[in-house]
Amino acid sequence: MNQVVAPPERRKSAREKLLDAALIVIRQKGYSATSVDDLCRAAGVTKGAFFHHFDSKEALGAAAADYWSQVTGGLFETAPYHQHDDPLQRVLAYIDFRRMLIAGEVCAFTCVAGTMVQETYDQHPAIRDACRASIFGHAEKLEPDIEAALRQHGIKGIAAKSLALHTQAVLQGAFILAKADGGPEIAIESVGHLRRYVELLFACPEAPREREPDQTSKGLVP
Amino acid sequence: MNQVVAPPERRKSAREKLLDAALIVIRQKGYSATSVDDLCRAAGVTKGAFFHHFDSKEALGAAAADYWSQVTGGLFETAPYHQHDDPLQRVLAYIDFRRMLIAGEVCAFTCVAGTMVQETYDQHPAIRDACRASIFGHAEKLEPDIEAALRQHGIKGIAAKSLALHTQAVLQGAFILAKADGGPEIAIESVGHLRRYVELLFACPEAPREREPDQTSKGLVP
DNA sequence: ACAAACATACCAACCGGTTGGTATGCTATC
DNA sequence: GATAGCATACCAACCGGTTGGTATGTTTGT
Repeated sequence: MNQVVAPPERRKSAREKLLDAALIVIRQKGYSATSVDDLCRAAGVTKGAFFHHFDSKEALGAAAADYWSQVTGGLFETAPYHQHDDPLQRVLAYIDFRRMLIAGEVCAFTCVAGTMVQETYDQHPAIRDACRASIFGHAEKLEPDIEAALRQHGIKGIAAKSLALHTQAVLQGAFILAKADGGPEIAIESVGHLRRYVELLFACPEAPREREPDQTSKGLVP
Repeated sequence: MNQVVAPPERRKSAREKLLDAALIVIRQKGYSATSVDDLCRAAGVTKGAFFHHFDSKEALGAAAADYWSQVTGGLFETAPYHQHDDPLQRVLAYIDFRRMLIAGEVCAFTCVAGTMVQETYDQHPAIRDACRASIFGHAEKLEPDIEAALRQHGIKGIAAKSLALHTQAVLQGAFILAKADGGPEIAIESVGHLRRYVELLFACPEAPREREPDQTSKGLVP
């Protein structure tokens, strides 16, 4: 037995170091402004290693979005908001959990997928698809709880999927306001409005039906 | 009087052509991926003209955000939603107006300021500030109507500014989902949720006070 | 005549990507 | 169980093209 502690705690591969670095650097600088050299420097690997593991910068972008899904997926699976017995309480606790995560430096709580898809939706379909999968996939995990809450309260005319995606829209928009404002306060308030919306939706008696938008009749803007 | 029709309809200056081009190209490709040559090509001017009017690419970015404020400001000033007598109806009609504007190709209805600030908030303070002014300035124009509606309905515990910014968060987030999804449908639905929130907020009897977030007590995630 | 508004030509630095090469380990064969 | 054969992981140097930016004209309006 000359191999002492062979594989049990081997050091990270260049691929994993690059993906970890990508989540940090891309959140700070965006996808386009992040060069391959930036990533290699942050990961402590060479460019040769980069192109050994990824066919192109675009491929790394898509892989980073998948990796982001994986990392955040683990975080939310083990999060405490699942513990509630009542489905509505689980939904509200999810929103509170998201609100609690918004703190400190902006680049620490924003979403890699939302950041990347904004820049790449028209130029890099592979990245856009991976970002879509990350955001929409996360939303889908909320659907069962929302669905159960809607049924339990007898609320008609609202789709669970639609409300789940709306929570993600509010979060993504809150991140943009936080970036513009240079701090998390506004974003936290916006998530507070989202919570109040869900509370009101389930508290108010009259079922809020779908309706046509007001056009203010005359003088349509071109 | 030898000047016949001197200035009334003179052709656009290179500066204006560049700003018009910037609004289009930056919405498609993002700020970082848009090169100075891209902008010059789209505007039909040379690089010499570019650097005659702008000290740097960053300066154009900031100017483009200001120009965006100006263009959209004109659109919303003359929009028909101001015609309602009731302040709450004006707010709801604004939301309907925004929802109506979300149609067709994604790059045609998204927000230049939201797109740019996402990429530049940490690298180009001048652009971030201009984008902040654009988004927050637009939100401020809603405050009087929201303020009047809140007072008229006797609603306490909600700041007009906070609700105004929340509408912008929903819109910005809706744009991101539209980019990820490749179409406007999800975004339109999300703005529908925003409308329902405002309706419920003003329709429900009990005043929705501020409250502390649920922590689900045990097992805080690091 | 004079300045502002543009065009042409050009540059050094940087970009994503490729090259030829090495170190290391797994595995099949004898 | 030694070793040939091969795949994986990684590296330093390099490549052609593009980048933001500049230096130097030329045109245009007054």
